[in-house]
Formats: sequence, structure tokens, C-alpha cells
Amino acid sequence: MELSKNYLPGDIEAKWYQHWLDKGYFNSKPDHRESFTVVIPPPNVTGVLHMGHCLNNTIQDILVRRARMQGKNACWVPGTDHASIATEAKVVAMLRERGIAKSSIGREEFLQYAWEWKEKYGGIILQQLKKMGCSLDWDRTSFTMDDAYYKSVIDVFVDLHKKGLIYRGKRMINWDVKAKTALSDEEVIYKEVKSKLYYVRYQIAESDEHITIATVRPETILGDTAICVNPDDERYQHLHGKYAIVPLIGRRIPIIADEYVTTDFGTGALKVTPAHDMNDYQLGQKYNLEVIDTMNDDGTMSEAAQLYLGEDRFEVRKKIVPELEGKGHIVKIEDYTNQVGFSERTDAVVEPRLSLQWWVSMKELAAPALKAVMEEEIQFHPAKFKNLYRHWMENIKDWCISRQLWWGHRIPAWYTPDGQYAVAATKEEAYSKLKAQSSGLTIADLRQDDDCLDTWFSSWLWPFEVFKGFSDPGNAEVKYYYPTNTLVTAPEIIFFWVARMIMAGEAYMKEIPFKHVYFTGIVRDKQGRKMSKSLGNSPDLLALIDQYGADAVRFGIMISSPAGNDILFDESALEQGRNFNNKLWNALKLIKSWESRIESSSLTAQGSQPSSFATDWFESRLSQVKQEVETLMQQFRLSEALKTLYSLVWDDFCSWYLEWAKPGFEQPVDAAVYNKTIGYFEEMMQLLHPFMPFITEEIYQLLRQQEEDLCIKQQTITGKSNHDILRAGELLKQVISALRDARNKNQIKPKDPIKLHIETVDQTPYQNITGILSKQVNAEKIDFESASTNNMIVVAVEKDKFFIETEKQLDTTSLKAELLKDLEYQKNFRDSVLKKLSNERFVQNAKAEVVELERKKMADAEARIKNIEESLKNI
RNA sequence: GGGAGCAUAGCUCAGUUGGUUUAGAGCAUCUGCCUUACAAGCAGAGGGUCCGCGGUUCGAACCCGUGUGCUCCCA
Repeated sequence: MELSKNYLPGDIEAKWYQHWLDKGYFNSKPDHRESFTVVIPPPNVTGVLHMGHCLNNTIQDILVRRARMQGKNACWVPGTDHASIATEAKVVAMLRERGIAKSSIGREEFLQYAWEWKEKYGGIILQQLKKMGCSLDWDRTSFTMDDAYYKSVIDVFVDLHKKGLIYRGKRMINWDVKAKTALSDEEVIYKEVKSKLYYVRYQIAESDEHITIATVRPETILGDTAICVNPDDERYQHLHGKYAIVPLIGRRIPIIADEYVTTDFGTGALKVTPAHDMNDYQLGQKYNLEVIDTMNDDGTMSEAAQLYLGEDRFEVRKKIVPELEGKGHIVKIEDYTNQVGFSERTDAVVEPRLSLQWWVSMKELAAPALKAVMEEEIQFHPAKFKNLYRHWMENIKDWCISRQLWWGHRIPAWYTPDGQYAVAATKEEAYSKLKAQSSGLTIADLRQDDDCLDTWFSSWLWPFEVFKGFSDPGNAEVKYYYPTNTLVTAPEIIFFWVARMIMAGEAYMKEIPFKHVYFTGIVRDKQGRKMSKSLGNSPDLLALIDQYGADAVRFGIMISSPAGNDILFDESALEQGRNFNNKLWNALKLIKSWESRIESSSLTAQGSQPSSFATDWFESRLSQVKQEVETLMQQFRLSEALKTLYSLVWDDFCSWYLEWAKPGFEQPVDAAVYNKTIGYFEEMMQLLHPFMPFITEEIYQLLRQQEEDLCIKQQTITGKSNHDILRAGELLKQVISALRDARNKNQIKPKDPIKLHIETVDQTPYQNITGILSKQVNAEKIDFESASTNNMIVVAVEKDKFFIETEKQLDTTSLKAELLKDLEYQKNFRDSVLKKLSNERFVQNAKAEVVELERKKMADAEARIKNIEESLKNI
């Protein structure tokens, strides 16, 4: 069969993915084997594949494929998240394009559009994961708003409410006075606005003194319940604990001191209006201030304002200034530019407003989740995130779970017209709870809460609910697959998601959801900027796969991504991946070219000598690398494992082994060597398969007729590596490099043969390798005779000397310079060792083996110095 | 403002319990090669004040203190 000049991934990738699917290799059912479960961090249903997904899912696929090849029952569960905010925003935008306003169509119709949208675009990302080769069990695809999943989310809410862990509490939200609706933070657009800063004078109670504050919203003065100054501000220290009088309405309010106030803004005194400002509300909470809501839901003044009842907030601003001025309260008015929030929907200025929201009380849930991580029942990789986690968990705040959205799990709370409410899974249950308290209540009177739950309130159930662990407790699947093995995710959602999954797992399964958490970095561009749509620096992943191949993309992203560190994405890494694929392809071509000229071993007795050293050496090297990779994988050092394999293939196999083992031009190849070489290649493909599944399967199948697919081929036990052979191999490489260097420096062309004389006290290490050596340095003759040193290049490696004899006239001056440079280095080195050894305290205190090592270094250095000096004399 | 982390070659990073040849790799750079698998390649080479300062130690890239710069999370 004719193999293409370069590796061409396109068709090969599609072919193998379909084949694996047809064979059902990715499907898992509980059986006698140990389970290895991974649940995908469900991407947003709106999502398209970006570099972050690529990194994250490549890592999961590596872990899963490797487990599958190690005898475990690997199960990787796919799915998507309804992503309430992001999806709703997309649907709203889509409707707007068609000229439809969300507020005009109502909830039911909106949800219809949303589901249509989801069916059409949702899950594109899952198809894209197939392109990357991800070995997910597609039959298990889940969605956080599947009927059963939806019901579980509601049941969990009801259950936590029953346990007293969910409660209603006040919170500042963004209010759209035109649409009379709450807005999520994402629906608020901040714009720079030219305003005025008003300096307003308040009288100090029982005194002639005044205090001046600065504000851009004078109409909120009617809701003031304190004045706050910085405790270190000397201008106001005498006023701490005193009271001020609110202009126009004469309310007595305390003057409090808090570091929140900066001394250099305005006058350094801040009016506090807890009902109408986020920060003021916080202060109000801290100092237990009265909250006076002076506004109706349409932005007009309420009775609590006492003045201007029913008039619009901006009208009031116009009127209140002259009135204050008239009574001598305005000190000055300045121009001022500030950020003001506008409603994305109506363009009205957003009003911060207190409203009742739903909360989860976190302390109780957090305790076991903190313990699981601190005691390493769950291991974080890298472990540095433990600190971050602990800090957050120890200072955990309650979780506001209501969102002013329609797309999501609707809060199962039902209200009577007179403001009573009940929490229940269905309207009927709520009715039966409520009818006892309010006579004459009909079920039609009940109104369900308008809000939806935070997306994370559904995804925190993910690791067990994909196996119906909550809705069908103790079923066979959840018992087999839960706890899952490893979660792979980004550190930025350690609190939003990871911590809460641990809490939910502990609360509902009484068990941790996963044993390991692998935190990936954030993918940034070359300049270190986060990838984002607005910057346009996020590459089109599918285009990259088309250009380089999925294996190359996987390689590129893995080779540059140490655990927990951000990765700077650079296309040159993909190029490296593509080149690596090509290297593998070419090695395959070489070996395939041997097929037609295999000869049984006896016939090539003479030629077998170099090859047998080569095979022995590579066998040991392969075992050694297998061991290293195993260790690295256990430590989740994936990037390093891949680097190790890369260098095994490229350097050890291609650059050294194949060069040592390959027959001369059109010469026969030893059958034993041929078979062993194929065996090594297969093993390397197996080790690489989790990282680069497509090309490895293709090569594996092309090497020879196979009984099974690489995808499910079980790994064999790692053999022992022979240290003597490994060392001999290293020596051989070193000698070859040194001799090639010498050739290079003396401008001996690769084609010009040399004669080589080796001067050594022990010839045995060289006996097996002279064949290889002569091939690699193009020596027509190698002997161990001491040669006349006339016109010879001398090379020293370890304690041995190599004399290169050549026809070419040598440049002795540069030769001499080289040797002198080396001599100086060796002498400096010896002196540094000598310094250590002559330090009595070192010899006394250091460990014996350390001292011994230093002595050996010393002896080696001296031998080398002697060698060089002799060589110098001879020039 | 509170917290966490990082700083090693031009770039991206390893460097495990403080001692393994006066610090390693990949990419990039430079030199020479179209050598019969591979120019998407081969053979070589150069390149470091381990962020600064101080301390502990026989010995520090590594431990401690301090300064500087950068990043992330929360408010």
C-alpha cells in the first residue's frame, strides 16, 4: 500500500470515530470491573466549542481513555446546562431582532421560543466534541432541564425548605421602573452620564453646627437614615455619636463612622439611604439602620417619602434642589461624570430596590464539604487551591438562589392574594397547605413565584442526578458509578460549582461526588489576554481542527498546559503537534518499507550485532518511560507525561533507535529486529493513544493485521529496565554526539569517512556498539590501537579518548582553542568541588553519600583535566 | 478594602525532602546539510544576576523575613 507523503488527518479521524461509535466502545454498563466515572462539566446549551472546552475535554478524554485501556469500566457522561442567564439573553436578543419584546409576549410564549431555540442550537457543542475525539457515552446525554432532572431540582428546593435551609430574605436588586420588573445584573447597561454633584448642609442636632454631604441624587435625601464619616477623618471626629437633622422633613439621624467612606471624595461625609443604594444597604445592615423605602414600583414617591407623593423621581430632583436652596441647605453644585445603570429592555435608569429573594443557608451544608477537602478525601490538583477553598468555606455567605428570569427552574412557591405563601412541588400541594389558613381560597387564586433558580442550583446535583441518584435513590447505576472519579474544571468556578457539588453530594448521597478535582488554567491569547468574543481573540476551533487535525490540536493544547497554570495559546504549538504526527507517519513509512526485505536472523548473523544492542537498549528505555508516564499520570502531570512520550518517540525511537536498527540501503532487515520494532511502535501508540487517539489507531492498524482495536487494547504490565544497558546507551549517544560535534567543527563533510581509534582502559562497553558507532559517525574503521597523534582530532568523553583520523588538513589553532576552553571549564569545576571538600564543616556535617559523590566528581574532573592536557601537548 | 497565587534562557514552563557535574526541556534563534522515512526534516551550537535586598545553613532556585512587579477571586 502506498502511504501519503505527509500525514493527512481529515478522513482518517472521521473514519475512526464512526468505527468506535459503531463498536459501542464508549458505552458503559455496570459490571464486575472497577468503575471509572467522569461527568462532563455541562457546557452552556448556547455554547459553541472554544479553547477552554477544548482543553478541558481533552484532559477528560485522556483520563477516560487511559482508564479504559487499564481494565476499568470507563464511563464519561455528556450533557448540557440550561444556563439560565446566558440562554435567556440569547433568546431575548433573537426575539428583539424579530421585533418582539419579551414583556409583550408573556412567560408561556417566551418559554416556547426558548425551547425551540434550545432544540435548534442547543447541543451543537456536543457534536463538536465528537470532532475532537471525545469518548463520551452518548446514550447518557443529560440536560439540566430534562423533565426528571427538573423535578429533582424542585424536590431538592422543597426538601431544603422543609429542613429550614431555604428562607426568604431581603436583597438589593436592579429594578426597571418602566417595565416594573426586576433585572438581572446582566440586563443592566452602564453608561457614563454628565450629572451634578450637590453639596447639601445638614444641621447637627442640639447645636449650631452643620455637616455637609455630597450627593448626585438629592431626591433620596427623604430616605436618609444616617450620615457616615471615616473614623480617622479629623474634621468629623467630634461628631461621632451625634445626630443630624434631615433637611425638609426634620428626621433625626445618627452620625456613624466607618472605614467604607473615603476621606477624599466630596466632603468626606456620606449620606446613607439603605433603601436606595447597594452600598448604603450594606452599611445599614452593619449598623442596624432603619430602611425607608421612599419610592413606588413605578419610580414615583411613596408615602414614606412624606413629600412629593406620587411625583416621578426625576421631577422631584428638579423640584427639591430649589427648595433646599431656598432654605439654605445647598452649599454648592458641581459638574460631575458618573456611571449610571440603564435597563437593557426599556432604557430606563435602573433603581436599586430592596426585594424579597430566596436564600440557601450555607453554614450547615459547608461544614462536611470543607472537611472532605481538608482531610483530602477529595484531592485537589494542584493542591494550592485547597487554601483558597478553605478561606471561602470558612467565611461562607448565604446563597441567593432566585433570579429574575423565565428560562430555568421556576421557584416552587405559591402565593395567596393576601401575601401568604407555601413551598411545594405542585400547585395542588401548595393549595392543600394554604387552604387551612385562608378561608374561601380557591386553587385559581394561587400565583406561582415569577422567578427562576440560579443555574448552579441545578448543576450542583449533576454528579449524582445524571444517574438518578436523588430521584431514584440507591438504584444500581448510582451505586456503581458514584462517587465519580475525577472532575476536570476551571478554578474560576471553584465556589460556584465545585464547592456546591461537594455540599450536595454530602447532603443527598452522604458521600463525596468525586475523588479528584483537576483544575485547568484559563486559556489566554499570546499576549496573555483572556479569550473573549468581544476581543475577537478566540480562534475558531473547528477551523483549527480542519487545518491541523484533531490530534495536533489536542497535542498543542496539552503540551502547553501545566495543571492550574493559565495557558498562553499559540498556534505554533499546534504546528508542533502536526509535525509530531508527521514524524510518526514517517517512522511508519520507514518500517513499512522493510516489509519486503525481511530475512530470518541466521542469515544476517553479522549484521545482527548492532541491532541486538539497539533492541535491548530500546526495550529498557521503553519500560523506563512507561514507568515514568504512569507516575506522572497518577500525579495528574499530564503535560509532562506527554512531553516524556514526545521525546521517547522523537528522540529515542526515531533519532536513535531507528538509526541504529535500520538496515543499509536496500539491505535485508533481520526478522527479529523487524518484529520487535513493530512491537515497540505498537506500545508507543498505546501509550500515546489517550492523547492523540486518531493517528495512533490508524498507525496501529497499519503496522500489521490486528485482532482488536487500539482504543480498547488493554495495557500490559511494565517490564523491568536494565540500568547497565540504559547507561551504555547514554554513553553511546554521548560519544556519537561528541564525535559529530568534532566533525562539524573541523568541517569534515558528513560523506567523508573517518578512521577512529579509541583509547580506553576497558574495551568491553564498546564491543557491542562499534557497528552502531561506525554507522553513526561515518567511520570506515574503528580500532583500539593507540595511534600516532599526527593530524588527529582528539575528543574526550568520560575517561576515554577518541582519535579521529582524516585525510583532511586540520586547523590546529581552533582545535587548541576548543581544548583550552574545555580545560578552563573543567578546572573551574574542579576548584569548586575542591572548595567544598576542603571545608571541614562540610565534610563533617554533610551526609556520607553527598561527600562521597563530591569525591567522585573530583576524581572524574581530574582525569578529564589530565586527558585534555595530554591532548594539548600532542598538538 | 479582604484573600489567594506567581516571578528561573527571547517565549512557555520543569526543577520532587536544601546536596545528582558552577540550573533542564520545548519553542524560537544561529551554523552546516535536499544524507537512500521525514526540509512539517537531519547534525550541531549559542543563550541564565534563578525579580532586588537581608537572614538561616557546611551548603539555597528551593526555607524565613522584607521590598518591587504582575495575575486571579470576593466586596
